[in-house]
Amino acid sequence: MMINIFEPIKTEKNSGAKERVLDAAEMQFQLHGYKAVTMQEIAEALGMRQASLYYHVPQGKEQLFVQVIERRLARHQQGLREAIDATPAKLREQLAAALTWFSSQPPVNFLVMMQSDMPLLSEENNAYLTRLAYQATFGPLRQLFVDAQQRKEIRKSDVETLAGLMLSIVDGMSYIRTHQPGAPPTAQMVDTILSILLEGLYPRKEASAEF
Amino acid sequence: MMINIFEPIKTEKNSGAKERVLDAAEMQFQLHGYKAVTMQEIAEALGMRQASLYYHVPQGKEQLFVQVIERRLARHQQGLREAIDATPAKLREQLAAALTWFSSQPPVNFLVMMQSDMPLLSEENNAYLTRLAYQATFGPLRQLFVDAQQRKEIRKSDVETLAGLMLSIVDGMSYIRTHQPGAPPTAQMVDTILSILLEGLYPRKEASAEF
DNA sequence: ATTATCTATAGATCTATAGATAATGC
DNA sequence: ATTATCTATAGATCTATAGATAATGC
Repeated sequence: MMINIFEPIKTEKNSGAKERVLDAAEMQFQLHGYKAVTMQEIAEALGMRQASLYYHVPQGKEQLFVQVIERRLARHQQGLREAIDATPAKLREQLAAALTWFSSQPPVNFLVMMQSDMPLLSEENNAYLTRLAYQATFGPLRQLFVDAQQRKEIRKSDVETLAGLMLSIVDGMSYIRTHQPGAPPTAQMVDTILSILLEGLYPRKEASAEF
Repeated sequence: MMINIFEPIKTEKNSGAKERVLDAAEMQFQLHGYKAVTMQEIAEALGMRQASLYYHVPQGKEQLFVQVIERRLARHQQGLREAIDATPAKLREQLAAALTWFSSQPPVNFLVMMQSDMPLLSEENNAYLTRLAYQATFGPLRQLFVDAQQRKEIRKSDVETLAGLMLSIVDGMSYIRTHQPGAPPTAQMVDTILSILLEGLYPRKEASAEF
């Protein structure tokens, strides 16, 4: 009997069921953090019983969290790269592209994840996800500053501090976006922030007299 | 019989026992967040049994957290005011004083607190602590920018965005301070960040040729 | 009598497993 | 036979309360 190797086997792997589980879990983890979310709540969001979740994630809650974060970080790595690649090699436009990308996604909540969630995982998972997070977010941002400095577009500065500053800003923007109804639209906020970061808060020399 | 009203009554109120409980709780909550910390762990840090904690905090864990945060925010409100009052009315020096103050204290972890811890509290406590947090941290920073703008020291900008940006930076600095062993000393980091924030990342006009 | 602890435990909640049940596809 | 659910429950953990015990100060 011939096996049609081009016909994908209909298993959970590609039926989308696992994706739906990850989606629901991601939403809950993002809203309330790893510890506060129960398997019960994730199951409820999926319209199934708590025990049924274990059919999709036999390794349990911690591994579910790891998979959610893996997927999210992979999205960020790719999304960031694409956003940056589609932009001319000018720091301001690249940073705008990066911030706009982050704003288009569910909040990373980098600080919450690193400080509240990760310490509850096994040493291995913690180290693994920390490395992934660095690779997917901090690394690419850092590189933008390295390149800009090489192009002499910016003055000499500590690129690690700058990349960290950007991630703080990403977190802060997410917070404002979800908690302040009257906040300015994303594009305007990105513009304001980059203008400050690049040109500074002080009045520009070429503008009207200072005092 | 005469009662000596000048002799303070030796109750828990001033024996320091309550303060020691709050100290231990503050440390644990700061390290692991509200939900992840158990009364057991706080008691252990104090060398007592879990149930004994309830003698000092009859209202339970949530109220203990509220008192910890109340105390911490009161410290920040006063510390910030004193730091700012002791500084000439120049934005850069005032911001440096504020950042230095925050760096001298255990991390606020503003974002973690607002996003992970607060939603687990009652609606009342959440609203109450949110208001306190605004009053103690966001408000004073915002005012610095309002004043600087009035003095025409900085160009026209959204003071809410700026205050939020500062708090993001405070959180980010705390993170680096606790997780990156090789980070530059606080004073240098404050200087770097304020230099960027105020003068911008682009090379200054009066410096050497740009390209 | 007051203050500060203790032991014991009820009651709630959460993760994870065992094993039954039903539907679908060969 | 495989896939995907279900019910039931064991075992762990956590908050909070009841009531005993011990030390201190009047």
